[in-house]
Amino acid sequence: MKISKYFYFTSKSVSQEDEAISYKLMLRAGMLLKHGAGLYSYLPMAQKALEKVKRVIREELDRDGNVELLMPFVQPAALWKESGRWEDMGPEMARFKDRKKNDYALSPTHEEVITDVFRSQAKSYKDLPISLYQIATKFRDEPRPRFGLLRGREFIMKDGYSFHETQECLQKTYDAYFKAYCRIVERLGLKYRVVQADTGNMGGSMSHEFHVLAERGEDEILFCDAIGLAANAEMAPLPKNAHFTKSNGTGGGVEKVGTPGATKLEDLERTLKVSMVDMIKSVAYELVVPGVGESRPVVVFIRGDLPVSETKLKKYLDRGELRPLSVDTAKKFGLTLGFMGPSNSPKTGVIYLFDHSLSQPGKFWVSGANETDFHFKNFQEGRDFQVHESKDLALAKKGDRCDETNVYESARGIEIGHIFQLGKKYTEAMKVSLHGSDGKPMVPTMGCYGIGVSRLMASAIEQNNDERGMIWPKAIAPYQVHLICSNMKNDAIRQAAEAFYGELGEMGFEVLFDDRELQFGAKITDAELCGMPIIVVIGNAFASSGQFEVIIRQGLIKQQLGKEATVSLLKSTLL
RNA sequence: CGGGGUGUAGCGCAGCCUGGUAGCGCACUUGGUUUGGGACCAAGUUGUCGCAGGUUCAAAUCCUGUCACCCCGACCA
Repeated sequence: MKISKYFYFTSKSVSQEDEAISYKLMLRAGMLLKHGAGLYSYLPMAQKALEKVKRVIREELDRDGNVELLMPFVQPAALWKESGRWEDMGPEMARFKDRKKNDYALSPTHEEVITDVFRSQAKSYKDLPISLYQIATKFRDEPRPRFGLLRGREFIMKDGYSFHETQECLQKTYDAYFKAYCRIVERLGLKYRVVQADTGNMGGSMSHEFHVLAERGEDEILFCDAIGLAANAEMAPLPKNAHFTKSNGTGGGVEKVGTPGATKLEDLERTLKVSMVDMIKSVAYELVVPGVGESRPVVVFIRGDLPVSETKLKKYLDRGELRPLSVDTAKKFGLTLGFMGPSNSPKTGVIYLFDHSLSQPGKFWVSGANETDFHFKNFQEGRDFQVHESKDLALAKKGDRCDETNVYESARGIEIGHIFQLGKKYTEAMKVSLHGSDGKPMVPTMGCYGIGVSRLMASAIEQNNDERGMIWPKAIAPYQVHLICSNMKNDAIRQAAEAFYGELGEMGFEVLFDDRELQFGAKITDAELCGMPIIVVIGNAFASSGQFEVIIRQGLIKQQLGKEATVSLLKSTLL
């Protein structure tokens, strides 16, 4: 491609508002245009890279016998009502009515549609297993889109779905997908980690997330290589005794103390001279279940200094959304905000949960007395309150114990892939029924598998860049070679560059040829910004000694080579 | 959803406090000189100052409303 005929506009400066490196670089390199929050045009250079990402994905999936199809972006609400998710999905699913006042959604995901596709075609257990996938646009009305392509509202995703007769068969496909995702990320040359994950509102049991490691990634990953455990920080399991601490030893009987206005733990720390480690914190939420009128308070009791993982908490609650507890609801259920604590006479209708950290018989705590302006001292588990079935509810952090002898380490990542075993959530809800081998009806079990295509492209840049610009992995670089003619007005140089451009094309290389009448400085700056794996300059060195200047973008390693040597370097590096 | 901020040329911004006919840099067009790390000279082009209403002789500027976008938060009851 000759740049003089391309649609390619770089800029020196972009707004400093957004922080993601990948986003700024793509804007400067003229790859992306933002039209609104989380809505982008992929300009030609970005489109080339996207197509290459898709190609890698297709090759690895097709190899395993996964079959590609394409489903609609606009989906009838009827399907979502069948699965029950029309109510469950919340405002991130964009909904609208057509001219006949029927409800539709812009697809955030395709479980319902694929299930409809499957049940309309497959008739018998003999049609199993089958694994279908598509590469398509999704829309999720994120509460806060940011970081360019890393969290857009409209984005490109590869989503795959598989159907099976047995759990064993599902496991096989799941394992194959696991390996395929590893191959895909490895082909892109990216550093990554696979972690145990939450299934969220997708339903199902087993789930893994694939994270591309990046310093500014949105997700925190906790891992321990010694025991082979890695998890999203929200989910990272903590052993029961992870947060046990010695009692502060004051001892004695329970004592009720006046603590006027001390609704915050910091107040108590000051007035009672007690560490948060020795306090019981009550974190209160309101559980709102769609379709059910009244919400219920949820109260979590946990050691004072520990944060609650809402992700873990949600796992213990059937369904619904968590919100901060409103004053009105607290009053209605008789909860004394700011002075709550475990009690042997719980309020009716309130869901109480205890974190493992409180399951320490004998330890003396400071706790709310369930009476405004009063707390208990020397409050003892087993004597003054009972912990019924403590749960793992604390948000784990770096340095927390992950078993008896090891502790978690931490890394940051960008979630680019997620695989789930869904089970029969959708096939049952949507009444999928096949003829089984015994002649009776059978309901298949499902898996689902996603990779963010546009996010993966941005992640590659997020992980690979330097002060000069982006550095494309060769598997997805928009072009393999960036050829610069340093001076278009010098006939010898220009002719040599044009000839070499033609020859490289015939050899099958994808070449971006900078044939603009610009100064050398502008051209080399653009080339470094756009980050193709190899930059070839035909200029002064050619004029004086017939040599090409070859620059490996990774590390900016420069060397002067004759034409033959240049070609063989390109072949050995790129093919 | 709560708090904060910003909307002025294609891009980045100043002007607003203290109302008086719209400015800077980059980019772009034309001509000339340049040609190895974002050149220089000269002459140009580009705006319903987010939108609506109000105050005023007069509004980018003051007031009200509204929309869009951005940032922080939505674990410590």
